[in-house]
Amino acid sequence: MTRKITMREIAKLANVSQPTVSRIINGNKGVNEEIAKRVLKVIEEVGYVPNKAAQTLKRNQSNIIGISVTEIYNPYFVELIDHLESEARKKGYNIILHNSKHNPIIEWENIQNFIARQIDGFIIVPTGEYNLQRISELDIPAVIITQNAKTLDSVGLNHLKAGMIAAENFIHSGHIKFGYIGTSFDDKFHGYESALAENGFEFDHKNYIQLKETSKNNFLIRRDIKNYFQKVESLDFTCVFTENDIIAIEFMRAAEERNIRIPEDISIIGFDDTYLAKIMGISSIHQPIDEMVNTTLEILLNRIENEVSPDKINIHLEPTLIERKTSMFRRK
Amino acid sequence: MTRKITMREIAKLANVSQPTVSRIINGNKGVNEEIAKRVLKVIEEVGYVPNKAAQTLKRNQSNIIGISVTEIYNPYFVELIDHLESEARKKGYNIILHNSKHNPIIEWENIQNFIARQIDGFIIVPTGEYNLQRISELDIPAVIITQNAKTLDSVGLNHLKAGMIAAENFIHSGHIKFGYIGTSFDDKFHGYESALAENGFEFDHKNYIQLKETSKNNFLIRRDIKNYFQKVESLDFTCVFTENDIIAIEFMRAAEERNIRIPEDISIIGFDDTYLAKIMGISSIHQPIDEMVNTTLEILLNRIENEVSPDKINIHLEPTLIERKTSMFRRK
DNA sequence: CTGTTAGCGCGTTCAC
DNA sequence: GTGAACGCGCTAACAG
Repeated sequence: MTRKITMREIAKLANVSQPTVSRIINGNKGVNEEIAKRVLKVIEEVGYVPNKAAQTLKRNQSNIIGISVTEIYNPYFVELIDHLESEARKKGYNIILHNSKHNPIIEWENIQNFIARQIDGFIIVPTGEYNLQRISELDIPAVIITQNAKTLDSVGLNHLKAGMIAAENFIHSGHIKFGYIGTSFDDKFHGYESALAENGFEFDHKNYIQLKETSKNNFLIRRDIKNYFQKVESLDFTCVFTENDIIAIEFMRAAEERNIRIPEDISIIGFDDTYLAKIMGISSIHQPIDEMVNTTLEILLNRIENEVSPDKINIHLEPTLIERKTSMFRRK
Repeated sequence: MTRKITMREIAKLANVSQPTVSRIINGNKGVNEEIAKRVLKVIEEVGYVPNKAAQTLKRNQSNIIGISVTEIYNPYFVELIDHLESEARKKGYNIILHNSKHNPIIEWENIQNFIARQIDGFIIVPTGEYNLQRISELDIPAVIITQNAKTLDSVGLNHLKAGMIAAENFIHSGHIKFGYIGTSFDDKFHGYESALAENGFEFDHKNYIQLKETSKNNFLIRRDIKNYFQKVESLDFTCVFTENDIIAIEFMRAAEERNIRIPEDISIIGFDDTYLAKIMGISSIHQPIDEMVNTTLEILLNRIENEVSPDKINIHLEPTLIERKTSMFRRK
């Protein structure tokens, strides 16, 4: 492995000093055009590429953004990552991606590694509350994405509203018995429940299909749903809102095996509006990914590049319902 | 933003010299235990993390591996990335992920950036032949994954065999008219075609549904399939092998709209055995991802860490068929 | 407009 | 066993 070429060697080849090469590369004005051309030619010829580790050390700035997500098997996060990488790249930043696997300990390791790598800031889909306090004490720009938190900058969705939209859609379609599938009693569920209440319906908790794990593993989801089916014998709801699209699909599959027709017997609304929902024709609550990504990066880069007010920024984006086949059925 | 703490400051706080701190952190023997404890305590207290940019500069080694993939909307690549990140992490390496979006120009930019970031080596799902020559002249360890190339180390699949397996399965199920859906006439197709020929069947090229784009965009796939349906009026095959699982799903969806029953009217075998295939009950050719990732990393790390023979290593892994509902139908 | 000098944070001699 | 001195490749301050 031959050693990598340095700026000093470029300088020697072009008969100039090394700082002159630096000035040319960084587009600093006040360099003789002839010399600049000569140097750029040499750079081109030998395929020289500046060492960003050295730049990082010197500039005290890496142009790297860390991203930690809780999983990547949910296509929603894939889309998020893809947009983040594209947008960050446009603004001159690279991404270091880490997966916390829903584990706060790994999450903290990820953050330590971000710091070691001199990232300029990071974006995180948190595993929970566990590390938020430590993060806010870190003195490094950080933005939470997909969720909200008061002690940190965050760009999330109005999850309460999302639940309400689902509930209202079901009500308008004439449903009177409602189901829910998820892992926790979060805002999405509370919005669902409260919108039902406001319209004079009570959510019956026996119609909450409680999952043990989140979408990490389809088989666990399916198993939990099947267990529920066996336990209750017959379902006491005609519509169901699910915590994400993967769960919606698994419910569809399980229902199919029981000869339950979708949407005639049971209507479904999923969450995230991933391409899974598009492929399968599942109605789903859409999160505005573009807006979420752009807003998040804007906040982060502002924190990085400017002195900004210390007040935390918390953005709640608006969900919308994308109607597809699984909820296109009107009960009389 | 308070400045980051350095080794020198740790040294001062612990009343030792900076090199001593360095020795302790790097586990170099020959340091007084008392002092080591004292220093580690200080490190712990102030939350000091060594600056990897400086380490990279000094050691001429970053412990970063670059990964460039052509897309991430195919879950197969997501799985690949996830495994690569996990395994690399276990061995002390971080990942910088780039998406070439099937564009050789972006691919080359990605590689330039890898070099600038001082990656120790990189792994690439190439966009095609375009950059392979330049990569092999690069003097940086690189391994191609999912495909094979003679001029570079590579870990791919025996795609010929994959096509043959699909063909043989269809033949054994009594099919005599065969379809294929894909973007190109690659080894997978050639294996399919040749296995048919060996068994006395000829692949009729009008049964090749040619797609313009690859799985980047489901809508384009669906559009191409629908166009084909309109063009031919009725399908002249009873089984079809698809270039990947996404295409298989889109075919299923399009078939459904035409009231074509799967697998009674048409059997399907997909490719990649992603969770999409699992969810949808689609038979699919499985690629051994674990083995692929482990082998790739092993080769790459060997190139990075040892002096190894300059002979290129080309591994062809064996595909296997995972049978699910879409091919579980025997024609008489 | 260009070159000389210094130093970012770390690891590695080499004396002591 | 420990510290002083140096340099990795680069940018920035200052001279000329």
